[in-house]
Amino acid sequence: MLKIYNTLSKHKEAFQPIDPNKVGMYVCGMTVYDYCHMGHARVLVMFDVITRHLRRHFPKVEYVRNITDIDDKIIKRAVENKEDIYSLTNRFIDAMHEDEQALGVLPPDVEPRATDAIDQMFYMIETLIEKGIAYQGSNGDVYYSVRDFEGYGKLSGKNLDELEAGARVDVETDKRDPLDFVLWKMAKPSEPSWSSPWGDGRPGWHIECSAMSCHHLGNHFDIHGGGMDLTFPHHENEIAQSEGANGTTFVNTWMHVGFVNINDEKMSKSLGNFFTIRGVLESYDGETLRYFIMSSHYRSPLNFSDDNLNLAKTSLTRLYTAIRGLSTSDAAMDEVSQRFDFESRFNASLDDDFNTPIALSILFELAKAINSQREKDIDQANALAQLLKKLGSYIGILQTDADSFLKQGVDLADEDIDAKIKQRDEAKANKDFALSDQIRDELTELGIILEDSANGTSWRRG
RNA sequence: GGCCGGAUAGCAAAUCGGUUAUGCAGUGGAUUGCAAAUCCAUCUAGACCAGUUCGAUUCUGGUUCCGGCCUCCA
Repeated sequence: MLKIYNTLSKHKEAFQPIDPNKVGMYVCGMTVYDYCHMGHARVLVMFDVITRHLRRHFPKVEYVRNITDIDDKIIKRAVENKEDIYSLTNRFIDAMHEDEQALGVLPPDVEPRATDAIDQMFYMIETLIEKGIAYQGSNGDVYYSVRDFEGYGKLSGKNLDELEAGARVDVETDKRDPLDFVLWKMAKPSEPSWSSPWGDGRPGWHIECSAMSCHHLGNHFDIHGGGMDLTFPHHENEIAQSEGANGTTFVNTWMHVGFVNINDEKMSKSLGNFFTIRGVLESYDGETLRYFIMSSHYRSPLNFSDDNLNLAKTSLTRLYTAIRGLSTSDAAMDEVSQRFDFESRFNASLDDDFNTPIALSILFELAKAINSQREKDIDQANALAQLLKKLGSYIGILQTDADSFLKQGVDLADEDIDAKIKQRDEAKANKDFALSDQIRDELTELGIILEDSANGTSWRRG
């Protein structure tokens, strides 16, 4: 039974989709004015793991992840770059897709853009005004009236009066209540705008996600996710908008992914302590990044450091080493999977609120079993290796050829390395161990590690 | 100030009211010409103080420290 922690109830709950045959999931995606950083990577990877697991449970999963391609930061950045907004956003959307691919993240089923959903936003804003929960200020901006939505604060555990006490005074706006938020914002002369019943302008951030999620998944759907920092105010406001307009429950399960930290502080644009995905990819491969992200539970903080990235790389090396050289024939795999409980325990760990650290620990137990069987029963070792690969596929790792993973990033050409190994073999045959050790040391210097076995010598990167 | 989280061995990271987490590193052994890889064994835990309990790292209360949200943020 799949259990998911729900931010709304603050408990793990048995997950039951509204329609037993179909799960609808919406995740807040990127605002595309810059390259994605490691925090984005965590959301991309974890919801990819979640989607892969949901797909094994339910016949159909509709995964929607939006793109915010219009907002203040985008406008500002376009002006700074003297670049057209669409050229800017398209550039960063392409970059995001490249990053996503490097991390082994499968594309969502639908990736709606805010600028394609303006009509749906009009409709929702209009409904809210009709219902008296939204109003137009004298400056033309349309606001949501938080006092007119009874459940405001139920997701984030905040209370309007307490928020009010600490609220900043926003002098420029025309809000009835300082906590009211903007649904439609009047455009300044040179800014991009859409004509609307309330004047030329652009949508507020929160309304986009309400409009896009309800449009694609209906007014009431199963899972809504995002980074933890979106809980308040973004997701709180989405609930207010969607439930206010539609008069029905918006989302059953709210999921929030924890932060990526640097020295125990949140990585963020505002703090300026962020690392872009593509920057990190210069030093570590995408699978290592993905492993690193999965090595802690999705709701815990994840500390970003070279030490931890190197640990991830070493861990993956161990798993690939176990698979290496074994055939991928799946003949006996099912039988082996029945006989051992690796697969059922692996699935159970993911069923328990997507506990990837436990799932990974089971892969290590499996690797140990493979290594132990290698000399004793090669057929069983093959079958177990196949099982390891299969379990890896469930979370998007171990799908590349073991040899290529273990040899990647070495400067010397394969032929040159093979020639050196041959030289060393000859020296060994002549019992010239001084020479053979010297050759091995030379290769070690170049980041190449030799491994002798009964079947000859193989190598991997250090 | 209000509202949330967290504190696990050298490092990373889970589970769990009583039994080996797991990985890296360390130590001893097997294997190897020597290594590497692998296997076997093994050392390091549960911030602090009370309480509940036959028994708590796990439950409850308090203390200390750290982090997050309350403004844009994944």
